[in-house]
Amino acid sequence: MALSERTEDYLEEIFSLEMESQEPSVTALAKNLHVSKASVVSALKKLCGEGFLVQEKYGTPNLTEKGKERALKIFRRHQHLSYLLREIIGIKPDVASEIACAMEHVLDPESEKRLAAFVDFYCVSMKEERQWVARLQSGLDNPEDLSRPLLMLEEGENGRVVRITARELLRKRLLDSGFSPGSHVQCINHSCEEQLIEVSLNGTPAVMNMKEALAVWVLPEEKTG
Amino acid sequence: MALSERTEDYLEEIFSLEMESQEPSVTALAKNLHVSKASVVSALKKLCGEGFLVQEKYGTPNLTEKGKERALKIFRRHQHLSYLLREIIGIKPDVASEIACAMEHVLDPESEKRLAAFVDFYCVSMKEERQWVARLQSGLDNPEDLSRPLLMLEEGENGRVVRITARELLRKRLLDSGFSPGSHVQCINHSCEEQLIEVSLNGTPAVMNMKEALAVWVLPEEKTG
DNA sequence: TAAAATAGTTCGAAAGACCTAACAATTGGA
DNA sequence: TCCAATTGTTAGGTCTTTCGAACTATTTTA
Repeated sequence: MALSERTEDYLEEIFSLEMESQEPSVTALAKNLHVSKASVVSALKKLCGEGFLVQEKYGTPNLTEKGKERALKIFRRHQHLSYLLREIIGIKPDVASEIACAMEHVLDPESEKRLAAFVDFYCVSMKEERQWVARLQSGLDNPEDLSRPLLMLEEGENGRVVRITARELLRKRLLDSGFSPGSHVQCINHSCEEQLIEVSLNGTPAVMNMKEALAVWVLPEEKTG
Repeated sequence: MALSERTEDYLEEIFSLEMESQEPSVTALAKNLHVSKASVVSALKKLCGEGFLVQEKYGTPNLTEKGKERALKIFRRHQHLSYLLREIIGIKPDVASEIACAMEHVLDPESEKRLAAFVDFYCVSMKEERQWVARLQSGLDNPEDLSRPLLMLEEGENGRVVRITARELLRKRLLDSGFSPGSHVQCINHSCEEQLIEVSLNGTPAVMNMKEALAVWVLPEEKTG
């Protein structure tokens, strides 16, 4: 259970690589986290020992269910923080990500909900900030926020769009295509090869790339049939 | 020069205590930072070794000029981050402070300027957020931000109010009293005993408590006479 | 003013994260 | 198929931060 902040970073990076359909190899992790391969190996050992990961000697690490769950939590916090710093405050992307990395480990669930609510309502309209306080408040009355990027839906999973964590052109494009809060989406197929995702948007087929699928946040619904 | 993040925390806490006219004793530091006294002593040794602090055996630690300068930078970042999280996003004060603590060490000067600009213009008016982007931009054209809380002015120092990092009642009270951006203030006298500060506001005498003096940020001007 | 309480210090030792260097396994050409 | 390059592992060591416990100095108070 107890995982040091640094070890959480390794877990998150493995998750990120998996999401991008890349192998979380020792070499890749060492490169992305700016540490030696030896350090990666020892972190991997710890993660295995705690049951977040399974790995055979010389084999590719694989997240367990427990590992995925934990990684998703960290990832979600990172995305929200990073978005806030980058797109709202205007901090440079790489710095924003670094700061988010430092913050994400101390963000408790309630604060994270507030942050998500802030991002939500900021995204909904930049013209209605006056109502922030009230809206933030109502945002917190929602049940637990289990949303995640569309990219993260399993094949067959479906849900409702809750927020778009993009701005300007990408944001406009997504909204124009019908990916607005409330829309119903279902993940049909992940094409790792071509880095594309087939979805159903309000019943109509559509195809998105990874970047788009990462900016559309979905609250999954129970599968029906 | 190179100071670990954790050691910066000790430095910041010493500075904070001094600002509140409290002795930065080993015991107080240990309590506030949730570490043993032994840890405090070794951190103090490091700070002395690096020239941020002077201290005789069994004597009270005293920040050097170098120490004060460095501590102010950290303190400033902490205040801005903490304000953003607490007052704009609505995160609980203690959590906000903790998160700010984790962030402050990775916030580079340019990002910090953006953050200060964001806080500035957010504070100026909650009704004009539509113009944020442009205003943030122009905010960055300003020369280096050297502002600090009024509380931190030396006796005799003077400058212009640049921002109020308070909201609601306290904010209204300060603005109503004339502490608005552009006003001229001078620090007349620090009364540590009564925790009050005498100032001159646009030439008129006024008295403020610590909390108020911490929320009024001033850009110091050259002393004239 | 002497004893008791408080404050500050020193001394190992442990935990964590990191590194380099040497070594082992695997993979991909030629 | 075998050699070379790549990839993963291990061993041994450093550095930093922390702690508990024993100790010393200072301050309070009875």
